[in-house]
Amino acid sequence: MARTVDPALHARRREAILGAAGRLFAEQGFEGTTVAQIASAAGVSSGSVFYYFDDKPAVFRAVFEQALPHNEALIARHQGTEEPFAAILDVVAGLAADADDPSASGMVVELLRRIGHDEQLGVVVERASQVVREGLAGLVARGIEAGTVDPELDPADTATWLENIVDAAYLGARPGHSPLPALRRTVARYLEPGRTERV
Amino acid sequence: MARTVDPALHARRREAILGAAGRLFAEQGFEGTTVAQIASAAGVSSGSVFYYFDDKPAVFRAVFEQALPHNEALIARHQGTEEPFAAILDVVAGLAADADDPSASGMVVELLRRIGHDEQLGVVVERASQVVREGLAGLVARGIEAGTVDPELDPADTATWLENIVDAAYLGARPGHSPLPALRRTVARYLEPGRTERV
DNA sequence: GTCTATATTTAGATAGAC
DNA sequence: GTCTATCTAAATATAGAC
Repeated sequence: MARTVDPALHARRREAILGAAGRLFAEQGFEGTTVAQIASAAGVSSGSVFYYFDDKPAVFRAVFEQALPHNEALIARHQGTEEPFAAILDVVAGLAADADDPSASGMVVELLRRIGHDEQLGVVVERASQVVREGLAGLVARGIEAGTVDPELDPADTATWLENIVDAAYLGARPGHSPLPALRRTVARYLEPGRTERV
Repeated sequence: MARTVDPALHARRREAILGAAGRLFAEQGFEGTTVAQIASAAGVSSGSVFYYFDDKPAVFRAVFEQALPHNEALIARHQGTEEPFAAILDVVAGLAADADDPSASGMVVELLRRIGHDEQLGVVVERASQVVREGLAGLVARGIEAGTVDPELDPADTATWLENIVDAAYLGARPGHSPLPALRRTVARYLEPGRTERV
């Protein structure tokens, strides 16, 4: 059977390309980054990039496919929790973990923008986002049962809104100023029951 | 003295170009939009666009210079208010007014991304944003004095965070689902004094 | 002032040697 | 599998007619 001579080397090269691409895309944007730059930063030739990936958009998508396992782990960690309210805060903090890294901020913006332009990317991101959204929605529902989350909230809508708030934290990234405390306050107060306002 | 033959016509043409450009940039992004498309949509030739604007980035910047007066009016409206808390909610709602328009959402993302790439754009946006931020910070400070806003909040930081939350509302734009109620709840609860959590 | 036509540049993608 | 060299397409910006 035909097979790659050295799968490990193959994977290493592939990851070198993805690492370089991720950094460059975050700093310069998708269109602002050339395949030649990626190849150069990864220490391979321009032609090799097209051996590993079909085209430039495929490189961008692959960068985000790496995020999927991370998100799954984050949700799985809190599956059997007794404290859904605290679990939500922890998941949100995990999602926003590197929100104070300006390059992560650039990547998020670039991602949001390209979703509308690359249908296949939409599928990749939707898959990763769905894991988080369903996990959060489940935690919100359990928080409502436990009486620690406002029963007027719709779990699915709330999960989506929480994702948006996390994105906002990335947008507000400034060197030397972590948005995490404000994020935590925002989410905790949003969820709590027993306020006078109505949605 | 040399002067434009018909200033009114000149302005009309300029605005036709800006209108077309705004729509196309929002839908297709900056790089995804060609000057030829803008010209065609505005009913002029490609060459004419370069008569009205120095280059393509200048067209993009001009689209946002239009936002400055709108923001100023929004802040000015609440200058002498007796109810700073309500005023903040109103300003935020005004900023997010067209957050449920998907094309506005695309434009915000595109804007955030291009700020890092076009220094002059950064200046334009910073000017518009500063008006809002200072206005909001003033209202937060007055709310603290009035006892309706949590005194533990820093007015300047809070104003910045509120701007980020508004951006989140744009990101969450989905047809048939306005993010405004969630935004209102988020902001109101974030500001209120007398919770157990600490920032 | 506005057009048409085009020069210039650049980058994605491929062909074929090794 | 990886390289070098190159082809091709596209889009910005300009030159010059009207």
